[in-house]
Amino acid sequence: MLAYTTIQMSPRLGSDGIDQPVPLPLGQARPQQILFFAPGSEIYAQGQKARNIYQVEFGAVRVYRLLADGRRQISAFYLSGEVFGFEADANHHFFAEAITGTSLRLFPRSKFGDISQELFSLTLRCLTRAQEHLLVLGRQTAAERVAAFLLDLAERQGGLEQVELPMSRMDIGDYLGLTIETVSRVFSKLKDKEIIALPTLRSAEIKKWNALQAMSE
Amino acid sequence: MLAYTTIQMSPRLGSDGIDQPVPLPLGQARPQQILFFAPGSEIYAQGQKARNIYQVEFGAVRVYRLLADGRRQISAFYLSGEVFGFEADANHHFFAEAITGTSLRLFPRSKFGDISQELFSLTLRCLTRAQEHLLVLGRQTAAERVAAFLLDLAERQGGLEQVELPMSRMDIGDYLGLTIETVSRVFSKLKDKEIIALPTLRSAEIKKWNALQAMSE
DNA sequence: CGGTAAATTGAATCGTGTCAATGTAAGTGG
DNA sequence: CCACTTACATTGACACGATTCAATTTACCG
Repeated sequence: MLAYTTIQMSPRLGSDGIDQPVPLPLGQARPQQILFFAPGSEIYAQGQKARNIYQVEFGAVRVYRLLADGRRQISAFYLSGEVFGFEADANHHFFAEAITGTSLRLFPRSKFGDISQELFSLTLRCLTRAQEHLLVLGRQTAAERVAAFLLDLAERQGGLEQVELPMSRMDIGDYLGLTIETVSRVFSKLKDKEIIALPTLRSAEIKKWNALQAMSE
Repeated sequence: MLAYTTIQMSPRLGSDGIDQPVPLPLGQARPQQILFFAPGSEIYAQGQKARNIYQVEFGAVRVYRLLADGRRQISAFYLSGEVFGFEADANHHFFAEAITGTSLRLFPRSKFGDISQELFSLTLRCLTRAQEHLLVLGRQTAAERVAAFLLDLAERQGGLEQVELPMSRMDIGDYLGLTIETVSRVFSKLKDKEIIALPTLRSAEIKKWNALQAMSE
């Protein structure tokens, strides 16, 4: 986990699963406001003016694009502490929605006079993540994708056995380029092999880390 | 196409297909050196120290990752004028190779004291491209992927009918998450429908733009 | 030209998608 | 507190698109 002196991307979950206060990113920049978004509500839409960078205080966010016929690709999920909303020009190229009830810190783009090293670093990290995800979508099987997804989520939640899944099976499918049925089948197979347990629909327990890691590539 | 006062990403091909001089990016930064790479030669490897940002003077570059069993995902191709080599930390996370004989301008990272607006802008554009490609890999069919690929290449080469394909079918497959056979079959089908012509293995002519555009989504 | 690597084409297989039915958890009102 | 509703997830049977494996064919270069 990162030290306090650098940028905090990982969510900070207490042992009871309740979010801990999240450090501010972006140097001395102060958020203009904190906003709450109800489950399923829109944070921004494709084509809208991109006014802010966002940091998740608690909750979870999906960022996605749509094809004309309704096919959806989720490009990333964002959890507590993580930052999103970078855009190459004045407008958003994606949609962003709250998955669960979500509180966001807004950092107005207009306040970024000089690009800080921290903002740049966050952008590069976002780029690296997107490029890594290309490998998953382009070259991995359904089982490998799900395994990689669970390990990624686990790591971002502090490496605990218990992994929260704020998103639906449909969201997971649209992130991994799979249908809900395939996601569900892989989950069931992992459960049968006792690699994971599924205590509720929205959580998973990783029982055999090395088996998952071996699967994920 | 972009004005001269802003960053030049598009290749500048003359009507004879010969590269024109490419403007310098990155503000007043001057390249330390210009290097030539033979076809197939390595520009950098995963894990290596990331010392430079690169601009293609002429030629073409593939940037990719490998899975343990040899599966490869090309995350992007770079053509004349385009800039690559951004990394989130001190090391490269990908491999880069010259496809054809390629000349590169090297901009040492050590010389970037403050992050320039232009460097940031290039990074954001790279991010947006990666995110767009996620949609292709996650949610499009083989025919849609190839159509989108041809249109993208055509646009980056100035929107001419004649499109150069510096990369092999294998490269195209590894970029689109397909096998060479599938790529080849789609090419043949497009040729049969007279949507494209294939005068040589390494070039394509787009005959029916709207048909391709309709296919690509 | 002839040799070689790359690309194309064909046939069979496999993985994931599609469609349909069933199961399950959470929420509502009686 | 329980029936009822509704949305979501799981499971099964089948279809289809892409891969695999194999056989040609084509383009390129000495």
